[in-house]
Parts: sequence; structure tokens; C-alpha cells
Amino acid sequence: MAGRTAGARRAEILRAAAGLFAARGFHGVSIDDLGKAVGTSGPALYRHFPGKDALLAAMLLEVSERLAADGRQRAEACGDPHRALDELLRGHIRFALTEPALITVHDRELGNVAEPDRRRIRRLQRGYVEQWVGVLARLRPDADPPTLRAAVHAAFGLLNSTPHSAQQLDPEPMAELLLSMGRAALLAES
Amino acid sequence: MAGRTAGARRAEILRAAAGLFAARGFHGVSIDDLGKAVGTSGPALYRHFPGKDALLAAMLLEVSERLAADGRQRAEACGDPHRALDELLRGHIRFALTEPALITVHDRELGNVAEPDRRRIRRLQRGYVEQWVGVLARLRPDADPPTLRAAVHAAFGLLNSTPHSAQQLDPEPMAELLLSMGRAALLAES
DNA sequence: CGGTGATGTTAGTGTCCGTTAACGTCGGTG
DNA sequence: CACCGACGTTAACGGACACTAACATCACCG
Repeated sequence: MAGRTAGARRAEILRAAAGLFAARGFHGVSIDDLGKAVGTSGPALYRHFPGKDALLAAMLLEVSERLAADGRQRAEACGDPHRALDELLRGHIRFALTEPALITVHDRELGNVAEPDRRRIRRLQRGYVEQWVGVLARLRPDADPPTLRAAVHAAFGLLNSTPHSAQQLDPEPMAELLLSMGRAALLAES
Repeated sequence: MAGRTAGARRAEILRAAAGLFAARGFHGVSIDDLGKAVGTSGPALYRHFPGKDALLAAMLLEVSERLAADGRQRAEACGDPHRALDELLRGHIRFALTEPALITVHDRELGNVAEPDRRRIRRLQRGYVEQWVGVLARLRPDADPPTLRAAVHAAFGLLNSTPHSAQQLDPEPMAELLLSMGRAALLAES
């Protein structure tokens, strides 16, 4: 029982921390802020994480693993690259619309993670990007890998703009808009 | 002459601060860091800005004004909406590639500006967005304004992804890539 | 029932940070 | 030359922060 409770607490802390980090930045959130956000006060956090840095590292590792695993699964699920690209887009869009705070922290706060974890996160992120590049390469055999990588990063920027603009549209039309924009951008001839 | 020197110093501080804020976030940079970055030490800053917050506010105001003025000029320069959109795209891309740090700070750190300046910055940003929306509305009369606004925000996300990916490609091909991707995304039928 | 581990509390502790104070330098100006 | 404003310095102060220490609670288990 203790294990399950501990896991729930940990997840609750990570969720609250994601919201606060996304809104004010890692250095703009204090340990006491994090404690208050989950109903405890301050240093209770150290029962679940060895420190503030470790909390951020755990959060980014978890997100990167989710994205990478989801991407691998979706990219390998179907042989048609057009369908595979749509699957990747839909998966990323669902994630971005469901957890905008995690997406925000994911591409802003890597610089605040120290070296052992940082490398693991980078490796996962790179693997995710390469899934996209692999699919895209089959759709655009003319383009060289660096261009494809830059295009994928640009598409991520497009999809991750959700936190800035999601308030303007309902989730379903927003998802459709992002899907068509992302597809058009990635398949555009330069 | 003192005026010219002061202006140069002020601009130098803003430039250095942009780089540091973009890399580590507003709260991750100290006054002493800012001083060291321009060759002076610490509190010399208070000869040029009343405080750290005011420095950020000045930076964001300047960027927002530059973007809004440039957008207005480019959007109004030509009657053909296709050409106007290309002009807006090229202008924004040039800015994003020339000053990636300013672009980064511009859409991350507004939350750290207090209320009097904050409203002015928001107004300028909104004006810039509306320039894009106005041009886009002539190209896509079918779409409603909220959708167009969301599309413009998404396109900004695409164009502003430069800081994450600009190292992979030379500036000119990168600009061409962003131009074609941005154009395709904004004109995609949903 | 006594022990134990998980989980919380409050009270420090040392450090860093934004800001102010007091003072120095120096070029230009009356 | 006396003065003054622009610009810089170092020293200090008060508060905030990450983290630790010492102690409380309480379910569970032998």
C-alpha cells in the first residue's frame, strides 16, 4: 500500500511542478511553492525526491521516455509513410493538447539538468526526432538529413505552440488545425 | 556625447542580457552575471536601469515595438496578399535568425513583467498578430478569425523554433526552409 | 504491544541575490 | 581651477531560497 501511495504522491508532485515550472520557469518556483501546490508544506518534498534538480530531471526523463516510446510505436505500426507521419502527428498533438505544461517544460528547461541525466534525456529526444526523420525521408527522398532534422524541429515548434494559443479554440478543431498545418509544413517543397 | 555613450552601454547591456536570459531564464541570471557579461561588475547596472525587472521590461518593449513596426510596414507595403504574407514571413524569419535570443525571451518571459509595462507589451504583440491575421483573412476568407489567430500563433512557433535547430543548417537555406514551411502551413486547408 | 518505516511537521543554517550606500574617477564646462 | 554629472567601484543589508535537523504521527507487522 505504501508503494502505491508513494507513487501517487510522486506523480501528484510532478504534475503540480510541471504546471508551476511551465508558468514561471524552474528558478521562479521555490520548494515551498511546490509543497503548497500539493497541500503539504515545503521540505516534505525531500521524502520523494533528493532535491529540486532531481525532480526536474525525473520529470524530463519521464516525458522524453513517453514521447520516444509513443513515437517508436506509432512510426513502426504501419508501412505506409503517409500514414506513419499522420500517426506521429496525431500522437504528438494529443500529447501537446493534453499536457501543455509538460511540453513547455520539456523544451525549455533541459539546460537546468546536470550532466548524468542530461545525456540520457538528450539521447531520448534525439531518438524521437530520428523516428520522424526516418518517416519523412521516405516521403522526401530528395532532401538531405540535416534539412529534414531542421524541418522536424520546426514542426515541433509549430505543434508545441499550443500553450500560447490553445485558449482560442476547442481541442478538437485545434487538433485538426495543427494536423493539417503540420502535415503541410513537413511536406512542403523547398 | 555622454548620451551616445550611455545609449551604447545600454544597448550592450540589453544584448548581453538577452543572451543570458534566453540561455538560463530570467530568474537564472543574477545582477552580477549581467555585470560580468559587459565587463563591469554587478551594481553598475543601476546607472542604466532602475532594476532587473525594468531591464527585462525595456527589452521586451523594444522587441515588441520592432516586430510590430516592421510587421505594419511590410503588411501595408503591397496590395497583393500573397506578397504581403511572404513579406511578413521574410521579416519574421530574418529577425528570428538574426536575434534568436531576443525571440526566445520575447515569448517566454512576459510573465515576469509587472502590470504597467505588461499591458503595453501585450498590446504590441496583439497588434503584430492582427497584422498577420488581416493578411491571412484575405487569402482564406472561409476561415473564422479565431482559427486564423491560432494558425498565426502556430506559425510563430514554427518560425521561432530557430534557437533549437539553427545550428544544423546555414542561415540562407534555413531561411528558405522556414519560408516554405511557414507558407505551406498557413495556407493549408483544414 | 513495541518496533519500524513511510511521511509529515517546524525550526534552523548557510548561501545567494537584488538593492542601497558611500565613495572614487574623470571628462567637460562655467 | 572649481565644479558637476556620468559612470564605476566595494561593502553592507535584508530577504528569499535550497537544504538539513530534530521531532511527531501513524499504519502495519513481528
